[in-house]
Amino acid sequence: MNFTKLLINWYLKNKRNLPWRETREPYPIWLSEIMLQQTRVEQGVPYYYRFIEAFPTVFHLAEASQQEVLKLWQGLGYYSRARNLHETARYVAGELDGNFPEDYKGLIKLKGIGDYTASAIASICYNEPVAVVDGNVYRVLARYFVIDTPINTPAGVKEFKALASELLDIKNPSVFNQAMMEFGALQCRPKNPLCESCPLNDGCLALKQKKISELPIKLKKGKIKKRYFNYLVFQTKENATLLNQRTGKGIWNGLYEFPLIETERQLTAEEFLSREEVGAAVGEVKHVQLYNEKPVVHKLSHQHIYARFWLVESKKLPPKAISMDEVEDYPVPVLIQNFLNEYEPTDY
DNA sequence: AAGACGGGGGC
DNA sequence: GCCCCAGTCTT
Repeated sequence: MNFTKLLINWYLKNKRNLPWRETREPYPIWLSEIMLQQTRVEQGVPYYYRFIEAFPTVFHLAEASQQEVLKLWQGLGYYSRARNLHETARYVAGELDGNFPEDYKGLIKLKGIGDYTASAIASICYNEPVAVVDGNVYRVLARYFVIDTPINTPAGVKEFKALASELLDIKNPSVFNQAMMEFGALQCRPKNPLCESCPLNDGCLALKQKKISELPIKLKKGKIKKRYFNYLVFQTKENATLLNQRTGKGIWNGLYEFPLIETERQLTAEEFLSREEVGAAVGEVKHVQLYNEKPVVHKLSHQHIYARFWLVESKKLPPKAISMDEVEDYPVPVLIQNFLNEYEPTDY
């Protein structure tokens, strides 16, 4: 048997039961594919259930506010996905009568849908013969054929897409694509792949050449930055506080957080409190207290954030102040949510 | 072509 | 501590 035959046989016997595998409707498939971008299936599943329940159709999602969508997305990361999801839902509902484009060419024009997602939706929902190339596919192909072209270069992207397209079972692109990904996730895993029990081990060149652990090749990205965040947790005797929405291009765009003062290094309490910008920010206060002497280290893929929270007992807050109890309605970064989970407002 | 963009989990 | 995950968008 050839590669494709063996792969599909393996898939039909070993595939997981995943909620979005029970349908070929574009809305749930699209939703699941956006959620699974750079995200493990196990991490995405609970979010998928929550979204489908809150927004059963693309119209429900379109009618929601951005805050509702971001709140439901909270913790899943890469929040531009949620903003694009929402924008595309509004476009499909408003301009396309709720009908998604029915081919790769139309799908890839939508916000948040790139080559992978357009191929996935087109093949799964409409049986269009377009090959998906995700992290799993890179790994399976790089190993089976011993391809050492770095996968995160334009040349690599092109080469692997071409190879996947050649192998694609054009009679059954939906099953083939999902089989490639499932095989990469469960059998041809990044670490400790199950080569002994692998149905493709006969033809696997990397196994033959003992190069499994070296493939695929991926060029390293730049180093991580360190950042120092100081959050001002205002508190009045009426239990009001202040929250700001992040804007611009940086991390957590659209999410809310306490008023933030970022410094270029870790300051002592005296240094921090003597800064002009801090004085201007806290205004007329009774008391400022450092909540955590040891900064919380919040590690992201590309930066480490050292966060300290300053409790600011304030007499008066601007009109936009909200009740501490309302904070949970706002989408916040995990760093803030962790703080909220353990913080108990204290009496002075 | 290179960075930015989250958070969780494996080893 | 490093790598990876059903990638996309911006510069």
